Amino acid sequence: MGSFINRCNFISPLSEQICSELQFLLKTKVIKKGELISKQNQTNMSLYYVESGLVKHFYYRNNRPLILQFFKENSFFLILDSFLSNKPSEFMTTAIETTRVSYLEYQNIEKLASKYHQFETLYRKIMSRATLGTYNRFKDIFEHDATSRYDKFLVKNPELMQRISLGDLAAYLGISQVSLSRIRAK
Amino acid sequence: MGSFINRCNFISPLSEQICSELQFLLKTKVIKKGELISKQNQTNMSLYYVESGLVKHFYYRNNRPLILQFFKENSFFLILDSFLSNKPSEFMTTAIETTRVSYLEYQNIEKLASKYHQFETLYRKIMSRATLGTYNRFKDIFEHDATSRYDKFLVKNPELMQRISLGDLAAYLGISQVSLSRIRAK
DNA sequence: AAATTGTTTTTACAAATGTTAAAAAAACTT
DNA sequence: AAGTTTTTTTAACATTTGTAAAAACAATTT
Repeated sequence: MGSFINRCNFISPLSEQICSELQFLLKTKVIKKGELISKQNQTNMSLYYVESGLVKHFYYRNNRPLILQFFKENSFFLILDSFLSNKPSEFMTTAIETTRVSYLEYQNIEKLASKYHQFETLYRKIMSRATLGTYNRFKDIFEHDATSRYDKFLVKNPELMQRISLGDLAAYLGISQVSLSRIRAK
Repeated sequence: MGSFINRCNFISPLSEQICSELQFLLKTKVIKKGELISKQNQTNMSLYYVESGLVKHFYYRNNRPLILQFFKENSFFLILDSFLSNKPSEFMTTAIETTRVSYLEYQNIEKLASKYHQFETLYRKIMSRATLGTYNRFKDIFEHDATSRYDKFLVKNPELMQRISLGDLAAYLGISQVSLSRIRAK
């Protein structure tokens, strides 16, 4: 069984029946390094799971890139603004490394959720996690200065440090690359 | 019929049957200016509606108050971190003005949601709105400097300017009160 | 190896924000 | 009204972050 389904089961148990139906509805896609998974102004309501690789969810503001979130292997992600409002997204998602994703399209999420109570519970939990993720991201930016944001990132994601460029890390921390370089110099 | 229910109907239509059952389950509370609606470390899973008044949702970090959000009359709010994780909240909620709230306790939300599909839809929409609110709050902090955050607040919430102290506004914008005073001086 | 391109660091200066303390203004109490 | 308390502004200085340009370093191509 694929790790999308394993991960689902870990979050909230699903019957054999649901698993096999889910397996049938899941699609897979490989995105080469540098290519887009989801474009700006695209209405994207799929639930993605990173089987392998690394993606960034980002946009531009005043010609500077700002990264909302990184998603590495074994993570769910979705284009939250589009998903919740059923509108085109302001953001884009691109592969930092060549990435394999499994994904479930919205109509199939709805289908499974209305058919199976267990799936609806899973769905709700995944949405809660996404919301709490946004909440934590907000708090991090709101209450800490750049230096402590950097220090925290280092402790929490040591393995990502080898996989992310400093430019991307600066765009995630919300500071200029020069400023990040200065912080590191200490 | 109370404005809690009117507001629900505006967001997503409810049958007469649901409305009267909801009416029956709703509770009301008056919180005097300065008093707490929800304490830190309290597990609070009610859905609140501000009938009249104004509240702030906030916490302290390094002895400085930080305000996550204001909620004025005709707004839903919930203690999102507690609600989604079923754990004690890091935050507290207090009345800036004497406030009347209607609220629906979690077990009753669940009850209505599992009994009525229309209510489940409403519930989902309210949660989506809360999540999008957090998203917008994050973006505001992430991409704009303090001056433009202040300018935007002014345009978007002119009537609140008369009701909120500068200290509270600074705590909302994430800057010191001195810094806010400087911004205003321009 | 040399040339090219991309990434990271350094330098120098400007702008924004924090901190502390004091002054001024406004709101509240007696 | 006078006194008291709270809120807001101002001043002076320190720290953080931004910007632009150059230098150093690393990776890639020819």
